[in-house]
Amino acid sequence: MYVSIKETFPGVKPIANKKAEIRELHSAAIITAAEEVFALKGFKGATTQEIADLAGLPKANVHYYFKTKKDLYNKVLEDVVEVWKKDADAFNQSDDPAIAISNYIRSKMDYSFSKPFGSKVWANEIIHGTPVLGDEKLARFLSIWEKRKTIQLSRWAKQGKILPVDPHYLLFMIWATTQHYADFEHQIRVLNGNKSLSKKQQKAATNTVIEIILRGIGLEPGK
Amino acid sequence: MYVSIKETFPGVKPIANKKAEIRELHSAAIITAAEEVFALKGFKGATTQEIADLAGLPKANVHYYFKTKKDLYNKVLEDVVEVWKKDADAFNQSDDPAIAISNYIRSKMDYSFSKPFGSKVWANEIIHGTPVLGDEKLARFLSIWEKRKTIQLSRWAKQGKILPVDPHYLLFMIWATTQHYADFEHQIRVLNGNKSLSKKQQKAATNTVIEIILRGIGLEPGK
DNA sequence: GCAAATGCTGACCATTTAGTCAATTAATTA
DNA sequence: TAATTAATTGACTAAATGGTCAGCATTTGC
Repeated sequence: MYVSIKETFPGVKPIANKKAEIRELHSAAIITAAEEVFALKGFKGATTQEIADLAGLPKANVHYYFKTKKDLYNKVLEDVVEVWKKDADAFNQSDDPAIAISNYIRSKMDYSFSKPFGSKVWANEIIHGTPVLGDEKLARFLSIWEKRKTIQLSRWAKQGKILPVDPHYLLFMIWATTQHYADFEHQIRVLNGNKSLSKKQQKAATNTVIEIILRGIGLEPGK
Repeated sequence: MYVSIKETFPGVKPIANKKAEIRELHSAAIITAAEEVFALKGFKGATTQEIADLAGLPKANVHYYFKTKKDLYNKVLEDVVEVWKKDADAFNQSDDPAIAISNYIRSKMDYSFSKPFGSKVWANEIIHGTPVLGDEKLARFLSIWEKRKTIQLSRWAKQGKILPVDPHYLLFMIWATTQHYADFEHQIRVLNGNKSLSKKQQKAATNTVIEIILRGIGLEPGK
């Protein structure tokens, strides 16, 4: 028996009708499955059949919602970018560099630990030279994303709030390190005796990253 | 007209005979081509045809030297690992942490800038959960590689030569940051106005990484 | 209720591609 | 030089897989 979302969560995000609801549900299931399969297999290595299986739908249904594999892949990439745009805001939330940078690192680390798939899909796409996303889209997204942060870092440097390091290379360092915990999850797990990092270890890793970065640019990491 | 290596470089690495020489030459060409194609397309996305074309040989010849695509891929991975083992030595060359760590970072950065393909193949393999390399090989390689460094870092920490940071997370940070310049080359290029980092920029990036890391663990980076 | 619209799906097809192989050429050795 | 061994390669095959489609099922609007 099918139970409507409207019934289950009355008043919460009411959806017009059953068809729209199913559409929402199934396309979301496909996207979620696709994110995982693309992350683990890459674009070429992923099969629509495997995505369909993981989503619990027949393959033809995947093609009903997304004309081509490429369309689906693009949708997954767009969603990843969307999340990262929000992270970026965290950076400009405080005028105290120690607080802003700590928060940014923490939020990126949390995301790497809890949802590593998106980062993996992104890494794949970049390593291969953005064959699907394309350079224009990449440039458009990255420049906005980066500019605000580098400007802020430059300002802090000019004000003497942080040491005068080149903001680009500092940013790369933060991105690289935080996303490493998502992209290289497997390597880290193997090095950790085939066990995923515990909550405690995740906290320790996050704090270590924050400490080294802050100290590295002349800030005293708060205990 | 075929010119023997013996003729071209008399006395340099003399090879027994023409057949052995050709074997050396062609299999090297295939491996070099494969490294590039696997880096840019991933295992599944790479075709033996493309590798053959890049190596300037017919496809059937590739299969003559390497039975399967997987064999070839494994060979490429082994070569990457071999190079990294040498890097690891640089780390244990000095007892002064500032020197050892600087040298290690510098050597990894140089490698990322000059030969990014190997790192990309490795990143791909790890992101996908080492489907080809396998967990046992990965564990065997990584544990040796890591243990020596973490032991050294722990010793320095105990001796008060560096601040007491967890050596694992410090190492991850160094790996992540240095390899980022290889793996995310494309992203960096796009952010740099579609131009690869100049020698000057490469130097600046390397120095920034060294400065932040050293300062981050309580060392004064030498100017 | 009933026609239209939307969603669903098994069966199918065209393409791509790893790997094979038999025939050919070139180098080596005795 | 003749026999042996190694290298080469065009043509082929089998399997995998993205995408199609016709027919069926369900929901919706009137």
